[in-house]
Amino acid sequence: MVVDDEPSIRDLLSASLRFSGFEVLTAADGQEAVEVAERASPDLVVLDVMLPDLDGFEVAKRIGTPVLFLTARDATEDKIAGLRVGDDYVTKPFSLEEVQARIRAVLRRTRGEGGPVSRLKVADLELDEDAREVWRGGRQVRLSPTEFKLLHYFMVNAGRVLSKAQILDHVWNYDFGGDAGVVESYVSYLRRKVDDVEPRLIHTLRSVGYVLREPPAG
Amino acid sequence: MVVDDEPSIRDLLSASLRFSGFEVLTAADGQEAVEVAERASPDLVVLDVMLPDLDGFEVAKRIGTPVLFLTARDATEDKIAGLRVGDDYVTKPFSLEEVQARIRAVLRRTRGEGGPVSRLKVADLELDEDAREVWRGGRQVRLSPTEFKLLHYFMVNAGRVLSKAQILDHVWNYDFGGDAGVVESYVSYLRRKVDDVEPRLIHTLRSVGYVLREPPAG
DNA sequence: GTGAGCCTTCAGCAAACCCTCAGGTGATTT
DNA sequence: AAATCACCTGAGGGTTTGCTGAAGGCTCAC
Repeated sequence: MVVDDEPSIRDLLSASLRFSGFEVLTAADGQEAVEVAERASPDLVVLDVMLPDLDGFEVAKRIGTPVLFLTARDATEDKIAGLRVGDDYVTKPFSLEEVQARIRAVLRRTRGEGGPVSRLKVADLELDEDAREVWRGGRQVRLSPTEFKLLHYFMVNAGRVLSKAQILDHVWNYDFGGDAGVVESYVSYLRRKVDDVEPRLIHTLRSVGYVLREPPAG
Repeated sequence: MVVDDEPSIRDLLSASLRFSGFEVLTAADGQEAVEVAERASPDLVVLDVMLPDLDGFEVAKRIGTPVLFLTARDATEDKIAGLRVGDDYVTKPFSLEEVQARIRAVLRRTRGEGGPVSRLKVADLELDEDAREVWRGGRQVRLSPTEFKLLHYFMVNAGRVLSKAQILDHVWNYDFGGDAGVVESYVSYLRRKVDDVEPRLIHTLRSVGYVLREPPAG
């Protein structure tokens, strides 16, 4: 369930999550959130801390499900420190990659360990979501936060062609105003750090986008 | 549904789409688009971003269907960053091939995966629309964007004779000013890259056009 | 405050690509 | 047989696109 009073944020999140295969309910304020949660008992609630009626933490107390809080970047740290075990938070403005990563992490912790694995693998390239660690051919590689998110997005969509606009939409914050040149820079960084050996995994499709995939035998 | 204030664009698109078997409604501005969409609930809307009354993104928000945006090549890199998941865009001036390819891609993503396959096959020549990969007899071939569009047009119309004018109209941008000589050049490129082995698939019909087809066994 | 790492922009360079053109080839007409 | 026509293809130039090093500004830890 997605709870936010801004329709644009609500739509952005629910569309993105539905596209990834989640069933999504929405609510626009705390009152509605509590009602919907009682009727439908969702697995997880994405919850804006700032709501017009009730405080987000108040809503969390009344519904018994795990929560991913959305909070302004400058919000007071002490409140966040009061998170219940199992909950988590991301700051606005966020990137879709980040929200989805946190959601999966919360669900993994909540439902026993039998959940989806947190380790992605393409050829001899491996990425551990929980540990935030990356290996290429046995060698560990250090990545910056953005590099990590980008590589994660590539690996989740391995074999699929991704346009620069698509990458921008998912990996960068939704309010990012710049142009797609950043994506080129970061692909360049990633190539240097994790794709400097054969077989090359990140391929450029001129005027179309990029793909991460193992080159076919042909 | 096709929404554009320029009648020439509207007619070009709707005629092309009807010919391909789609049912097409049109609207000339945002107001009309919203009304028609509510009454008829189309599967997809091809929507110009620049409309006389409402902004294209505003229209998209009010109608619940997937959207393929039409946008000018220069402006808007940042605005496009606000695309909803599942939507897509093409820049003006476009080619009909490109618009149709994007439409099919959006529809494929939107209605479950059970949609039409994205893999075309003629003899031992194969083309994957999603992965943008082309194979001839097990051997992968790299094509430039225009080469790819041309081959795709040939394969969709396999067995049908295509005149150079027809090819120009579908594969090249609608504002292309040059003559049909380009088509000859690109057919030549294609032959070298994907038709350099028996059986030959691309055949010239002197003063008529070209066909892609497997020669009859006799 | 200072420094390190990080994010973003920019510009110069390199490669790929698109289109034109002209000479050549083979078929068709005169 | 000669002339004509349609087409093929190699070469070349102008343009677009992408890569990468460098620089500036920002944040955060110390």
